[in-house]
Amino acid sequence: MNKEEMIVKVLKALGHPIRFKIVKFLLIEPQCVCKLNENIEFSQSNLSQHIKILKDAGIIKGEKQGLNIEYSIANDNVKHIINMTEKFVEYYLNNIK
Amino acid sequence: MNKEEMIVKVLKALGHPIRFKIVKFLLIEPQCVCKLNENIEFSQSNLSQHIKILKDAGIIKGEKQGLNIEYSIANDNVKHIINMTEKFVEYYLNNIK
DNA sequence: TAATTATATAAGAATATTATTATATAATTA
DNA sequence: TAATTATATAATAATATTCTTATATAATTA
Repeated sequence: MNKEEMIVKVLKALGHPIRFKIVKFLLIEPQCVCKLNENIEFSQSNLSQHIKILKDAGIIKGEKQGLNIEYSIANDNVKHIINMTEKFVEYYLNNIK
Repeated sequence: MNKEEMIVKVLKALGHPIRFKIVKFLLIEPQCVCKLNENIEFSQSNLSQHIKILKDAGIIKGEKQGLNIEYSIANDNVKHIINMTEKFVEYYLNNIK
């Protein structure tokens, strides 16, 4: 997979409501799936599959801690991507009349 | 559609190889679909549909100029989103061994 | 005004993604 | 070691996206 394909993969991974929510929660603090499960209204299995997609895109990483796996954001650039997109949307909202 | 949904929509729109290519070309210079059609190996109809998705997400805008419609990037934040994602991927590539 | 050109749209087929259900695995605790 | 807990995976159904083909529209030119 070349660089452009990876970029597209990352954007695509972020472009889904559940996955975006997961990332937002992990930006606040690292947490285990069980905790995410309380916060996000979806089945454990479904959540797990979305986590896999985020992990494959390099967006999050997991560290086994006993029974749990603590997930966290892989690096700070993730936050910047989201901040920029937020900014874009804000600009957009301010410029439609 | 709330702000979070719009953010997801933007990321999703960018997370497709053809649409990403369109945006990359338009970042270089505004151009009409016919020009894009030369650059991107897809049917006119398919291209047109992807353009619609980008337009709906507020990423590009089109201005009719005679027979052509000249498309361009709606605002500079688009460039920043992509730059950040590029940076993210570069970081990722430098940190796998 | 007929023909041409650039682009959009509608309909449907092909394909991909997502969600669900059931089951598996791996670590922990009783 | 059996039971429990947290998470992953496989299979498949449900749904959404993408692409193709055909047709429509709108501006331009002959």
